[in-house]
Amino acid sequence: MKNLTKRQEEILNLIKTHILDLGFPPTRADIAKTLGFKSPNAAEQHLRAIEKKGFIKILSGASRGIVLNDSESDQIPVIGLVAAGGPILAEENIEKTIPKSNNLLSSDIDYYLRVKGDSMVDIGIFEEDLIGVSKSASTKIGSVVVARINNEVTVKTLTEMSQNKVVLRPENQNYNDIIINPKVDELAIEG
Amino acid sequence: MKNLTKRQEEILNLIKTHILDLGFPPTRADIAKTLGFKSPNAAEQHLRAIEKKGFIKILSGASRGIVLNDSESDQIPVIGLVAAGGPILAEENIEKTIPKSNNLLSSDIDYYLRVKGDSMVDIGIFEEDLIGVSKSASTKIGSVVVARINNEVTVKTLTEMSQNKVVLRPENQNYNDIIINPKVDELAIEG
DNA sequence: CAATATACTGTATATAATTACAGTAAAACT
DNA sequence: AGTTTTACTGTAATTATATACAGTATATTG
Repeated sequence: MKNLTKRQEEILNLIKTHILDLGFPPTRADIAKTLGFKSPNAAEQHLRAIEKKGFIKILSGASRGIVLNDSESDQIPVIGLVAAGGPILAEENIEKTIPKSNNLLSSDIDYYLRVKGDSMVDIGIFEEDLIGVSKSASTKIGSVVVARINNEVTVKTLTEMSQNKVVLRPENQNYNDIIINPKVDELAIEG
Repeated sequence: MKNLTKRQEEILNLIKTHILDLGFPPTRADIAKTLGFKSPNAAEQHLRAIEKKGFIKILSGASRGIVLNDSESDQIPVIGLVAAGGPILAEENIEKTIPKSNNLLSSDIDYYLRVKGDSMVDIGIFEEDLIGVSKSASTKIGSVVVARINNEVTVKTLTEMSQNKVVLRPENQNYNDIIINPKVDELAIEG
C-alpha cells in the first residue's frame, strides 16, 4: 500500500472526522468547501488518487459512497524494547501488529508492551507477557502504570502521587519502591 | 421516548445494518427497495415518524442525512438478582443502565452483574461489586464465568470442562468445587 | 364517531451529488 | 528533457436524492 501525500492524508482524515461527527461520509462539495477548493472536481480527483492507493473504495453512482479500507484501525501495535527518548509509539519501535480480538478485553488498548524483567510477578505479570496499554485511561493510585523515568520505560504500581513525590512499587518482594519527583515524563496505565 | 411500531423498528434496524455494512445510511429509495415499497415516499414518511419519536435525526437537504440518536448503544444494563428461568437480559431484570465509560475496560461488555455472596473474594470479587460480562467472550479453562445451573446464576472459575464433566471453583477456601455434568445451560465469561 | 396514527401508492420537481471533459501549473520521477 | 504525478480551476451534463402534494385504506385513540 503506497503512501499518501500530505494533502491526500488531510483529505482522508477529513473523511474520517466527518463520519465520526455525522455518521456518514462527506460529498465532493463538502470536501471542497472545507478545504477551500473552488471546484468539487479537485476533491473528486484526490479521492480517486486515494482509492488507487488502496485507502478507500469509491462506490460509483452512490452519493457519499466512500468506504474506508481501514485495515490499520483494527490492528494494535506491539512494542518491544523501547529506544531511549522519543515517543514510545514511533514507527521504529513497533515490533508487529496484531488484530483486535473481539472477545478479549482488547478495545481501549492503544498498544501492547512486551514485558522485560520480573518486577511485577506478584500480580501475575511475567517476563515476555504482553500487556495492553491504554493512553487514555486515567492515572489512579493503585493502578498499574507504564512510566518513563529519564529514558527508561517501566511497568509498576502507582502507590502515591503528589506535587513533588511519586512512588512506584514493583510487585515483587525482592525489589524496593522507586521514589521520584516529577521532573519525569510518565505515561498511561492499565494491565 | 415513545415506542416504535414493528414496521418502524424494522426500518431503524435496516438503517443500522446499512451503516454497519457500508459505512453510511441508506437513501429513501434504498429503504423502499429492500422492503418492497413502490414509492420512496413510504420510506420518507416512516423516517419522519421515527424522527418524531426521537430515534433518529433527519438532516434536511443532505443526502443520506440520517443521524442515529443511539442513546441505548452507549448504555450498559446492570442486572441485579436474576429471576429464575428465562433469558438473563430480559427487560424486567434490568436494574438500571450506566453509560459506557470510555477510559475503563468497558467495551465488549454486554451487561453488568451485581455480585451476591462471597464465593469469589480470593480473586478480588466482593459482595455488591459490579462485574462486566461479555456474552461473546470465549469460554476458556481458568477464566471466570457466569453460569446458570438449573435456574440459579453463579459466578465461578471454570477449572475443568469435558463432554460430561464441568468443574466450577469458588475462589474462597471455605467453599468446595461444584461438579456438574452438562445437562445445564451455561453462559459467558470475563470478570 | 370523529380525529389521529399507521402504512402505504403514485406523480412530480427542485436540488444535491457524481462525474466527465478541458485546462493550467509546479514538482517529482526516469 | 520528457513524462508522470500532484494539485488544482472551471463548466456542465446526467443521475441520485429529498421531499412536497394528492390520494387510498385500515387501525387506534379520545
